Amino acid sequence: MKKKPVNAMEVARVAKVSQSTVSRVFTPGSNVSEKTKRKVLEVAKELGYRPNALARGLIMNKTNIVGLAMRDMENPFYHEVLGKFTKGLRDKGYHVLFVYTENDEIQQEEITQFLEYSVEGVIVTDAYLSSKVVTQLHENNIPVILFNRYSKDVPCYSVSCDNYTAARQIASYLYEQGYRKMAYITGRTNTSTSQDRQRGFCEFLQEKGIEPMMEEGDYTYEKAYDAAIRLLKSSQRPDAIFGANDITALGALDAAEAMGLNVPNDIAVVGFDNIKMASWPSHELTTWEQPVDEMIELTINTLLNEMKIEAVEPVSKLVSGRLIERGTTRKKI
Amino acid sequence: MKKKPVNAMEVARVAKVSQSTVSRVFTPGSNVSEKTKRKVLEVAKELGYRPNALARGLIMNKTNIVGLAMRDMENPFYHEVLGKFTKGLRDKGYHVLFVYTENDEIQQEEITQFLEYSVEGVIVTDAYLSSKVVTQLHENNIPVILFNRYSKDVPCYSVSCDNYTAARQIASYLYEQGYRKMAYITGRTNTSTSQDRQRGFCEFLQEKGIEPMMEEGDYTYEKAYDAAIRLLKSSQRPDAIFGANDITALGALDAAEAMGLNVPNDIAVVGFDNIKMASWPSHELTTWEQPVDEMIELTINTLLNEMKIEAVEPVSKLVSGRLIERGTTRKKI
DNA sequence: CTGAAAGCGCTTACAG
DNA sequence: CTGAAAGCGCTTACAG
Repeated sequence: MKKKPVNAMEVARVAKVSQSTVSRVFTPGSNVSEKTKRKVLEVAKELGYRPNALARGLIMNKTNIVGLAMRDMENPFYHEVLGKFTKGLRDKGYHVLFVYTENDEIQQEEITQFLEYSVEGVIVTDAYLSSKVVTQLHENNIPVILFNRYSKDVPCYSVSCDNYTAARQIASYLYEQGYRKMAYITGRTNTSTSQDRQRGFCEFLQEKGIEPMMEEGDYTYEKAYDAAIRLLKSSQRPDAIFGANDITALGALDAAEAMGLNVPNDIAVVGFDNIKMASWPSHELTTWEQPVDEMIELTINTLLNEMKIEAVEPVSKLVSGRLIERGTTRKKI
Repeated sequence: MKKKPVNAMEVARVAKVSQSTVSRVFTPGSNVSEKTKRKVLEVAKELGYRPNALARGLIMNKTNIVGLAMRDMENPFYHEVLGKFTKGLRDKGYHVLFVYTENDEIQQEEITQFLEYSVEGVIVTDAYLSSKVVTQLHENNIPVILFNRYSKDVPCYSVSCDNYTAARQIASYLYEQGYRKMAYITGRTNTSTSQDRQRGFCEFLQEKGIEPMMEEGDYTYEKAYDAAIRLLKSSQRPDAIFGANDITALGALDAAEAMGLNVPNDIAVVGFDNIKMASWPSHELTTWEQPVDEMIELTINTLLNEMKIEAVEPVSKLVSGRLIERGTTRKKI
């Protein structure tokens, strides 16, 4: 036998006012006399009344729920991201309906869930949306934003690091330090993030007449470790490895050590993200810092803005970040 | 101008049936003829109709939402936990309203949020609840369960590892390997988790006539690193360190290395959790594996069971886990 | 400033 | 098997 929570009607009865008045007391900006308000609040507190957000959402057509879909993540970067999204959204009065997806592309099922619960917006992190799903969301007038991904085929807002430029700068930095035989270990190759980092890195080097080596990874430590072993065993061993993210770089770092190489003397390693672990004394990983706070804020603001205004041509927004120089790189003499 | 989603009424009009019938089509187990059902589903699909979960929740007094509160986490263990909870709950038809808390104790505000959205149950991870909040939830007949914590003062279901026994076994293992000067680096000392691990560890050793050393940590790498440095610089340097979790142990590991000590020859290190990083070649950390899947499943099942039945005396459920022996410990000759 | 009434989108006895 | 009607807990014109 579930005890039912008290509703506005009961409060009204006890406080000897109408239910409308009770509602007004809990609606900021409504016209209620101080006296009535006090009385109602007192009764409400006594009875343990709390407005039902679902009923309110239903009538106001405003649920204050945002759907957050995140890909299966072993990358600590995204944990940080999740935390900051949750906090940032709460500060704006929104709640988070959370979904964890196992595929590169958000599935219909997950979006259906969001739709049924009338989320006001959707944030997708570290994953893609099919154009079908995006269309469906647009038809329902639900704004979507991609975090750390973008897609040329699917018109959709997005916020990410300027990976192309950042990777160019990393290449440039390594070049200036005197490294000449560079390699890139990719992330999942179907992600714009890894593609852009690859493109920026390679283009810069090619302009300098260097043909970078390449091995495929998938953002995980294990794959990166194996990829690095392959690179380091090859006849033309690279003198610098750029990993698609910090986890990748850490895999490469350990592979180098396992092969008895000295970092940074025999080989330099650079990552991307600047997760906390990168600064641990045992790693001291040179990496690119993504300005997470800025990215989160931009994402939330863009989404909230979309929620208010008419559909505008979606834009991809980019932020910069900066190189963090640590012990896995150094000037070659 | 927000386009409103189509509702059951519209579908009914187009399909030339009553709105009740449309509702029945979308209510499993309702009596509808095959023919009507087909027609309605067809129209629904055409119009892009999807039942409104909020309205349904309101009338049925069943929202299918579970509130999940998690403490600010830099521990990858909890990311894994979050993912598995989300998936596990989805498999049972529940959705996750996610809240991130920054305090050791879940705040009133977060619970209010859950209450307003009529969650059917609350899972609290890596944090506590005040007895006031628990009472409030009980009054509203919302079951709560603590994951990886328990509290003697506040009557509340909980699921955690049998930390006491596990820590005893770790102590016993180290003892058998020949270590004699052991130290424990704590987690946040107000957590039952750290307390139990400490108690189990110390009690076993004291029975063997060994007085363990102790330094305070807070589950973070940085604090553990500093704590380990203090231990290793002390006149009676320990020959084995047990860290309250893997991150703590990794901090100790790096501290030992920074001091030029050899692991495991000069000093052994043991962690707790068996996070993925523990198995990385650069760490090879001996640790205790928590049976995460089992814990998650038990938590979800216990919660769902609570949701159905009358209030029973809350119980603390414990699971075991096992020691994973790796390179940071070895038999002393 | 306040109340009576309509309505948000649904489910579910009730009657046929 | 199906429809008309009541009701979940709220907000908000409308009238006073």
